[in-house]
Amino acid sequence: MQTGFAYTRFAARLANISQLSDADLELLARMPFRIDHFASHETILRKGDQPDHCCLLLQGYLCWREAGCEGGQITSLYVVGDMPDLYTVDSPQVAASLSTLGPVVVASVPHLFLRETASLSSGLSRAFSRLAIADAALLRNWIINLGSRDSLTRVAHLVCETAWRLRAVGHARDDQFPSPFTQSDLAAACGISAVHANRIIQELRRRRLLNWRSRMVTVTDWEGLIQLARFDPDYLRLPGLNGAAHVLSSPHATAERTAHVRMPP
Amino acid sequence: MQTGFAYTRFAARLANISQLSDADLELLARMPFRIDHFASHETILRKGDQPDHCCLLLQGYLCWREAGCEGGQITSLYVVGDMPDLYTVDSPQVAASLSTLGPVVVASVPHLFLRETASLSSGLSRAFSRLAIADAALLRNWIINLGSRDSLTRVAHLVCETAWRLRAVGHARDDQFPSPFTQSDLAAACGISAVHANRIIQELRRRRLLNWRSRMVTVTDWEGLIQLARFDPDYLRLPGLNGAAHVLSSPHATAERTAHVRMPP
DNA sequence: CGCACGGTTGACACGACTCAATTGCTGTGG
DNA sequence: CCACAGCAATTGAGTCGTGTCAACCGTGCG
Repeated sequence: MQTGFAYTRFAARLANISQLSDADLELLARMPFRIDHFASHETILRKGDQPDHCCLLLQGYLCWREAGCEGGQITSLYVVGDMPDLYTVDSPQVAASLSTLGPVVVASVPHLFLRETASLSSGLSRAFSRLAIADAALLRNWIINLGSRDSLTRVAHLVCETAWRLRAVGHARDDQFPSPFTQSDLAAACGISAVHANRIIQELRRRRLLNWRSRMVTVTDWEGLIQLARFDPDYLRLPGLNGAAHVLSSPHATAERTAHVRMPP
Repeated sequence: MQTGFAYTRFAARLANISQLSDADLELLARMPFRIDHFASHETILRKGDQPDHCCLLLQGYLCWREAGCEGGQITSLYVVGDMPDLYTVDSPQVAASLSTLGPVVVASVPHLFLRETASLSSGLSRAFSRLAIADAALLRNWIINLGSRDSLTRVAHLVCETAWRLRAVGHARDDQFPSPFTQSDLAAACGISAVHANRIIQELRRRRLLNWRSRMVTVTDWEGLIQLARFDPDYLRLPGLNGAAHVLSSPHATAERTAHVRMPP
């Protein structure tokens, strides 16, 4: 299972958003890759690079950020199973920095393999397209977050989104998960100052919505948080939207949540 | 030429970002379409729709915006030659509103045609992918705008981006072009209040950078505007980056501009 | 003619930024 | 085992950017 680990993660992510045939899975199982480790706040790709492989995230968090490091606006966040630079297959020129938030393990997959599988299987080709589309949906949501919410709701919304995505890949237990962000990173993600990010977190604590201690986020009041953020997981297009019940652990939480979260008519 | 108009626009946009063979152009020339007209501030697609065709923008401006209309955050802007809903070919479910800004003419192109041409020509398939990638690059830039610039620079940057994209399709003469936005729309695009948008425009006028009168923007000081916005057209991936000289009309402007705009080393 | 919409103005409140200093934590080497 | 370095988190005070409210103007269209 050790060698199949990368394949498993990727196949699971793809199956999340598109039907895969057995033949598709067999193709994916032959995926060649190399394992790489990175420390916290390292830069994997920089502006101008033209990589010939993609990064499949196996452990930790990655983000695209403007400029080199520290402080540059973060434009998107990736969790285990994601492939942040999938687009480089079709357009290798990189226009920002792909950086780690905390320690990270990635599988490097050659462009060649991805191009060939896409040309061999229309199912996989469509799955790749949908991965890109899902990515764009996240970007639009990030824009809405920055453009139309105050900082408290921005942070709350980001916490909700992260929790949902982690749960979808089975990486958030009960009501807690490892935070992708240091407070400065959170600030860079939400377009606020680091000092203000701190005060926002304190306010969330004060309202007894969550705890955020030493890189671990513990949500103590899901309904409150979701309501504050007006979080609607619809845009994530994750399986378990209709079956969202099994995503959240505590039954009473899910019952209350479906009551609060407005689904489109 | 009248019937070929839609085809021409689309082919030009695709050729902008990807090499097209003669066979590809012939395929595109057979593109079936229907012409539709819309008034200002109409909604073409709403959340939940599942269209079976795409909109090729022939005249005017379109945008994706959260919520129904008026006031909802604008997440992206489209100019002549763009196809804002190309992604619905692979994932028909729509998650926001596609709205007009001012009067609009679109050509509706069936998904079926786009799917078939993509499967027949790998060149066109790649061109479509790159269109999506270019779109994502715009979204990331929009995020940077909202997250890391103050409102004055936000507006300035948006004006620069719009002007560049219009020039790339030959729709901005000299130093003026029709504004996509009413002041309220500008506010919705930049994540500020309508009142503040007004004051920002006045400030840009006061600094003698541009005029913004009755839906027409006239830039009076390109260098100043570009410098204020720290605008770097790199991310647009438009032809005429290296050959940017012929994009701007007045020679002295281009000379100064290349001196001010920092190109990556 | 009058309504409606887009643009304009002023006063005021508040959210968020900055600067600067302090505390707490974690890991490393003496 | 302790001392220290370095980074992350925290705090307070003062400033400034933006939002809100409410009213007013101008113009195009029915």
